[in-house]
This record gives sequence, structure tokens and C-alpha cells, in this order.
Amino acid sequence: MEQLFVTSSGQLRQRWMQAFADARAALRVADAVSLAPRDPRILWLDASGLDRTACLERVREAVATGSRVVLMSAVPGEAEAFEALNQGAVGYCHVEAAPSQLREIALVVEHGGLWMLPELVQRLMGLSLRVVPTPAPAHPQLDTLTSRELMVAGRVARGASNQEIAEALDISERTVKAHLSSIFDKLGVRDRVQLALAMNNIPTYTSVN
Amino acid sequence: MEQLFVTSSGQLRQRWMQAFADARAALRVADAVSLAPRDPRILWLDASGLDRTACLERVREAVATGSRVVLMSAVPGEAEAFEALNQGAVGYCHVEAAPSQLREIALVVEHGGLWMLPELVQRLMGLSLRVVPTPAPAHPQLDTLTSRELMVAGRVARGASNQEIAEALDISERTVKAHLSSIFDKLGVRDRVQLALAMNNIPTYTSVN
DNA sequence: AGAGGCATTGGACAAAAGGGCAGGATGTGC
DNA sequence: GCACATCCTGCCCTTTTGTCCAATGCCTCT
Repeated sequence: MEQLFVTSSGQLRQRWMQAFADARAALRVADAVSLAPRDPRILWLDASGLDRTACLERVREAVATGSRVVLMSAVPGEAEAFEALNQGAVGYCHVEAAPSQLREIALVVEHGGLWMLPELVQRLMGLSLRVVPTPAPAHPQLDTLTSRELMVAGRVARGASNQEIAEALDISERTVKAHLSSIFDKLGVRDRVQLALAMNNIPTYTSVN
Repeated sequence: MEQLFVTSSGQLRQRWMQAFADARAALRVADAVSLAPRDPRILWLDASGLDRTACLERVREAVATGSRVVLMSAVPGEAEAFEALNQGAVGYCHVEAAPSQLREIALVVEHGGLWMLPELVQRLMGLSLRVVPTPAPAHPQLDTLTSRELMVAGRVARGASNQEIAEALDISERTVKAHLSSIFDKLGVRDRVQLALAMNNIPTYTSVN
């Protein structure tokens, strides 16, 4: 299977060539894909030097090409790993991973597996358990919220007060309340507690009974 | 790597032998492990005919032996998959999986990967995203709460108002407030929103930053 | 009996939260 | 231009939430 590395630095190409004799590199996802039009290919994305948004954007783009995507981070973190995998990546490792490890990862990914740092696997499993009973995805109708409302809702979902939200978004507390009223209305909840729970897909007392 | 199959039926051994020439089978986990005392081994558990509890118990036992564990289910389901993986299994597939697929799975698992049905991977990722920021398991110290406090906290965790809690527990709203103050203090949260989130093991804005 | 924890409540008060009404400022599409 | 949505804000009001100080009764342990 083709091994395509996408990086802006190009510093690490030697290591990669050591892992895969036929590895090729490119600056952008589109370039890499055009190097190997055949479908089964692995795209290795170098996340170093990219902020979270740009990184996720790149993962999404890479996944959309139909490739198996492995994200390589300079500072592997839980949040980044999950976000990447959620975008459709099937691997997450250190950007400085040894050639032998890269080959192992390639092997796993080529055969339909998922590869990530062992401790992250552990963590992922622990997380999923408590969500298991959820029968349906049952996401609230978040798409009915405007972008601003989503920001407010997101912060309430993490326990922020109106004052904190106002400061974070640099708007008045009154505006936060206005957004909240609208959110309550759209999502059919009555207060911030129920909103916080709904945002986390947790059923509410009144909705349960 | 040793391939050890644990099954009570023995009906499917032929298929397994077809996948792995050196496969061996046993009735119980302990027997299987004694067949191959060397550490790197894959234990394939046949879940058919076992109820959920027995099945999970077996997975746990198998994981405890230090083996890579793959659970094979006759009726693969989301909940079962997550529970199994949460117990430490690294694979989950159909018990009737084709020999070629079994070999792929073995390959993935041997190299530190995780293998499960593609649609389950998708689901798993979707779930994990919303829990991502959790920095620690951070179970609230619920044992420090008195029984009455626990009742109140439990209802707040499902979005109830003070008034509703008072009515449900047949006490005055004032008492509910008193309990809440005590709860906030003990759990180190500042208001009912953060309490609701904490009770559901969801990290809080202020604890993250 | 006395100490201490727990559950309960009251009154008073302060701080959030939430909503009604009214307005302004941007956009976008018809 | 006009309608419409979104975003932002003010004033003022009610409700809810949360805290402080104080008190009573019950129970257990010493």
C-alpha cells in the first residue's frame, strides 16, 4: 500500500524513508493524493506546527479522499487524538515514532485496524463505557442553533456562568441571557442545568418522567 | 503468535484451523492459557451461548492472563462490544468471521492495534468526542455524601429544581438548599450546574482551565 | 450524660438566572 | 429598497439559587 506523508517541514522525511522504502511526501493533502491515485493508500499527516483547527481541517480533507489517515503529533494529547479519530482518522501516533513502529502502525491500519497510543486506548475504553447505554445518537437539534448560540451553549455545557461566558465572548451578560433564552426555546429545555445535561446527551428528570 | 480459541461448543474449530494452522482450542480460559504459557498470545473467546455477565467475566479473566483478547459474538452489538473493549479486549468480531478476516484481525491485534466492526468504530468515535476534555477519571467523592445529600444530588444530576426536589423528598425547599450547600462544599463545585455535570462525570469549565 | 453527626427548618439577604419590552447594528436574499 | 435573521444592548422586573446565622430533634458512640 502507498505510504504518503504530508508535512510542511520536511525535516522528518529521512525517518520515514527508513520505515518505508517507497514512501513519498508532499506539502498538501491534495498533492499527496495525486501522487497515488490508486485507492488503498495511507496518508500520514504531520500535525506539528498546526493549530487544532487547521489540523482537524486537514484530517477531514484527507479522510474525504478515501485514504486511511494517520495523524502524527509532536505532543500527543487525548483531546487531539479523539478529535482526529472522530474525523475519521484510523491512527494517531508520535511524529517522531521509530521506523519499526511506523511499520507496525501501517500493518494495523492496512488491515482495518485502529492504532493509537496504548494509554489512549485505555482511556477511550473507559470513556465509552459510561455512554454505552445510550440507545440512540440522540444529539439535540444543535443544528437549529446559530453559531453564537452554539458557543454559549457549549460553555454552559461545561459549567460556565453567564458572567464567564460574557467575558469569554466579550459581550454583555444581558446578551448571554438573550442567547440562552433562545437556546432554551429551541432545544426545549427550561434552564441551564437541563441545557448542560442535554448538551452532554444526558436525559433529564422531566424528560425521563 | 499463538492462537488460542476458547469455546464451549467446538462447532467452529474447523474454520479456525483453516485460518491458523497452529490454532488450538480449549473449553476454558485457564486451559487455553496453560496450552501456551509463552506470553504473546491471542485468546479468541466465543461469546455465543453466554449471557452478558458470563461473557464479560470471561473477558476479564482472559485479559488478566496478559493475553490479547478478541471477543467473537454471534450477534455483534454495540453495547457488548464496548463492554468487552472496556474490559480490556482488543478485538471484537463476528463468531462466523471468514478465515481471511480472522487472519487480518490477528495481524492487527498482534501489532498493537484494535479491531472491531467498522460501523462500531464509527460509533465509538462519535461517542468519545463529546467526552474528550476529561482530564482525569475524576469520580466525584460520592461516598463523602450522606444518604440524604445523595438523593438531592442525584436529582440535580437529572435537572430537577429545588422546588421539585423538595416535593419529591417531602421536605422544605429550605432544607434542599441546606443539603445543596453541603454538597457543593464536599464535592468542590460551585453551583448546581457543575454538580449536575460532576455527577455525570463530565468535566467542568473551571476545572479544565 | 455528653459529644458529635445528621436531617430539618426559619429568616434575612445577596447573587445569579431568566424574561419582557424596546431598540440599534449588521448582514442576506428577493 | 425591503423583509428577515442574527447579533448586540439597555432597563426593569420576577424567580431561582445560594449563603449566613441560628435553632430543634434524632441517633450513635463513648
